[in-house]
Amino acid sequence: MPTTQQSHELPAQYDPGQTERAIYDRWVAAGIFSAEEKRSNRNGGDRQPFVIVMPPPNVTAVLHMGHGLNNTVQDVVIRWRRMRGDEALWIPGLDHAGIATQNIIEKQLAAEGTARAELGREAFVQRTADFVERTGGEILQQLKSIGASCDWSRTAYTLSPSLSQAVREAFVQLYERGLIYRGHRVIHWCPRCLTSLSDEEAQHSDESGSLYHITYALADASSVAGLTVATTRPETMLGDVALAVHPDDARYSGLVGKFVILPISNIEIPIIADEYVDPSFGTGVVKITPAHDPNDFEVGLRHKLPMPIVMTPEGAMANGADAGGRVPSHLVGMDRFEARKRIVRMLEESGQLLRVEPHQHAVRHCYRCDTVVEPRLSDQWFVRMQPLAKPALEAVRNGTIRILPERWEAVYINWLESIRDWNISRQLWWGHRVPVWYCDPCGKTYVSRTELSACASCGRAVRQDDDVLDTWFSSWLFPISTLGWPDKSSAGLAAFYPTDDLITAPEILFFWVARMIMGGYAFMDAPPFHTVYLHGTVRDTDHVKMSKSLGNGIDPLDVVNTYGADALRYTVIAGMGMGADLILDHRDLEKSFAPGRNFATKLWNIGRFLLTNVGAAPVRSIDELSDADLTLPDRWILGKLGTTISECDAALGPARPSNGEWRLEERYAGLRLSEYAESARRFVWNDIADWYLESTKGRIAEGGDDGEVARAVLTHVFDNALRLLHPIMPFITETLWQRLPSPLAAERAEFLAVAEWPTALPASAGTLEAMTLFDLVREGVTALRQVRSDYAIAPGKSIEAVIRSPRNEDLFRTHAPLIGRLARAAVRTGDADSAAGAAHVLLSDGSEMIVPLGGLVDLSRECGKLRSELEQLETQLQSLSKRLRNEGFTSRAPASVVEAERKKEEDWRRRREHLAEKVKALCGD
RNA sequence: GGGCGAGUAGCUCAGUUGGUUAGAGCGCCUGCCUUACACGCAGGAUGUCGGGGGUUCGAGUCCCUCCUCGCUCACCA
Repeated sequence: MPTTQQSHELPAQYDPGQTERAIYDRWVAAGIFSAEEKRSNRNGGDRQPFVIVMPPPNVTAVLHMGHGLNNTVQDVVIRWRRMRGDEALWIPGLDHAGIATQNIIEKQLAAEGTARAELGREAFVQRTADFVERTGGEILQQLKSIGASCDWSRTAYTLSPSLSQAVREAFVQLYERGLIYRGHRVIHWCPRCLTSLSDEEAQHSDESGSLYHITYALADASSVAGLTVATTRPETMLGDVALAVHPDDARYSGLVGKFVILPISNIEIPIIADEYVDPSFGTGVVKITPAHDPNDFEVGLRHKLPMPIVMTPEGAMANGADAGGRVPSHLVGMDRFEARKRIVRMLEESGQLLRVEPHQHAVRHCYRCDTVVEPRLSDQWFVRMQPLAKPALEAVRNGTIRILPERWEAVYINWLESIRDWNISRQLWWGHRVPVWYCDPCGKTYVSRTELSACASCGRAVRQDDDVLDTWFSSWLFPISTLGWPDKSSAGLAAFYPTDDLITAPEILFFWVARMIMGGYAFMDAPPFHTVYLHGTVRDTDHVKMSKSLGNGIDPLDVVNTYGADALRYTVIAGMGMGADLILDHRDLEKSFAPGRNFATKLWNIGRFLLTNVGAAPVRSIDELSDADLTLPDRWILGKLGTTISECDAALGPARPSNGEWRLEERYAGLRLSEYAESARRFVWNDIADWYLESTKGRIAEGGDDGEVARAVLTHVFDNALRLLHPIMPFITETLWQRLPSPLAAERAEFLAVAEWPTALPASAGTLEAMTLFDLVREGVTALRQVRSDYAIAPGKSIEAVIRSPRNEDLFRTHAPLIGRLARAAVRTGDADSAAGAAHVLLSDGSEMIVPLGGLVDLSRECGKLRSELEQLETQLQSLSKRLRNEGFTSRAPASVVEAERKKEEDWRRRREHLAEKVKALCGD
């Protein structure tokens, strides 16, 4: 019965802005997002830990839609596990993002007419830290506003003292194990950022350039006029120290050991033989520029060639180390691309430019500023990767770690198999300083956990390495450093390491994910997580990746403010298939987020119906109701609830491997969040709202015992629906759940966020039957509605209908009032003499018509089809069973085949039972 | 160039080991302000499942081939 309590009235319109903030604060105040070490069953507690470490957003800027997606996915998973009773821990964090952040501040300084050199290192770092403090704070607020249920007491920052200590410890340990070394070689150099880059940070993109064919004249008079080489980078020729040919190349065998004259520089360089040269490509002659090309560097090493550097760090031509006077004065100081043009012109004039042809090739660019990277000889620190990669490779191969979607596992394995050493030193100011000190006078090098000031052998002052570490050198420790490493006996590591899921975008699979796995094994002898879930990228309707700089971005806060966090979350989860990109229209937020907004409104209105019609008075517990109390719609919706719970559970999947390693049958199951969202949505909208709720209106209005049953069942199924939806739409579900007239109000959890996840009860035969029968009722209603629509019967006009059904006369007679209500018709059941179904509709003006009712009433045909299907299945099953009983088959066929056949048999049996059940319910035999 | 993936309704995508009539959301058409909801309700239309070939009683699903996109890696100057 409707309640008189005004406190339970809901406003007609859901206003997320008014409710979300307040609910979030209450959750935090209640401490439900905080995980405790002592509750973990690895640490004496009674709960299974479930841990997610957040990919720490870069502090360069506030969050964009990609972060919205990433953090929503993580929050859905962590809230699901929290409701399942796990000790759920989601560790939030921020990444100092070395090179990216430094770029931002440099741009600011440039706009102010100054530069970092003028500011000095200390002031620059301070200024950057101030910037980071502001942005970082804003990012954390944004995460809260989308509902992220992180344990904020553990918020980590890669440049914090404790994480910095972990970084230093990792460096020293690897150095002591011989896995970090100082190398002199050609690395990728960004002439704009003025730092070296790792292979991953120098990203290929295809460009159309030119291939210049240049003739080098022989130094001595010879039968051959000269040798022709092809290059895409003529400016580097000033650093040439040799021409190389393949040792077996008959064309040039007589020339090896002779000299050519390097054009422009006019110096003699030798012709050498090296297997590196591919005689079938081009002219089979390669110019060797050891200081500006990694391959040429290797050749240079083999042949003990000089390695002249002909460019400044900024990419201007110059006579650097070993260059002598190779670069003529009129080229010195000229930018590399300008010099390229100039040199080409000079060669043209001297007749040494044979020809120029267009050339498609991949050019590496700096991943932060997109400047063309220049290979450059320099001293850097490297991590020896092969030993680290070995266990990381094995982990994915043997199923200790799975990567979803599955196809990324091959990409991961492919990359690790051919991994090269990792350049970790950066010539930047923003980051962890390399923990190495040099004593210049006595030439000693110290790698140290603690700050050093004096040389241990001579006592004089030492200087620390100027470089900082690659920002990913701190990120790769994140799962361990946030839990207490290097203190291996910390409570955090004991309770929560290894963690469970790592949820991120594929872009950082190599940068971060693979290295974390290596780091986990290197420092903890254990994988950091068992599941890597790679979700798609947020793109606009033209499939262009959203970004602020392209102007096609969406600010998640705009969405939260306009439509609510739940609308954002639902839209994102529902629209994202496994590993598929999420397409949103930045020009039309209304259209993009309508699915979530509309569904939230639907939930709200169901809530309003409940609170006004069911009221606030306690309802009977579902357990108190006996089978006899329940009407057909009751049993139907309870059955639907059961299948929905099962569907949601199946879509979410196993949370962890059942036995340490993923078994094949569970390995790629679960985390199908869009399927989970769709199941829950269908239940709420298409089952509860469209049918069940409508069916209860009359009963509730009438009151009495049956009214009480309807109140109880409706409340029960909606309560469960809110539980299922809470991980996706935490705010609105919490708001509504708090006001539900639950039977267990006194005993239940204070918050839906920590309420129990629903359990699917096994469907009884009665439930199954109810579901089939109610489907018939629904079909009857649909058929009558169709009549109304097809014959354009005005909505106000009532019609009379007679439903004839040979088999289910009782069913339709019993539910005639309900069918009538839902179809706005006066319904009675007719004579059972006709096998063909029909609605005999009488219009109020006296005319009448007989309308066939499609598949519903033509039971003979329907049953015939079902029976023949059943028969066929029966035959197939018999032959299959016979085959399986045949020893000749079971002993000779491969075990896997036999097993597959057994499984098939089981499936078919189940299908047969299902079908038989249906035939029985429908056809009555 | 190596490796991988995708092509299903106008759009974005589901479709589990081959098996009833290929689904959903959005969009579209028609009629409705029906006492929770027009951010809604009811009804409706729409697919050579990229092309071709094959295996099978049966193919969107398996095999071959071609076409078109995408991802990822890469030292062919």
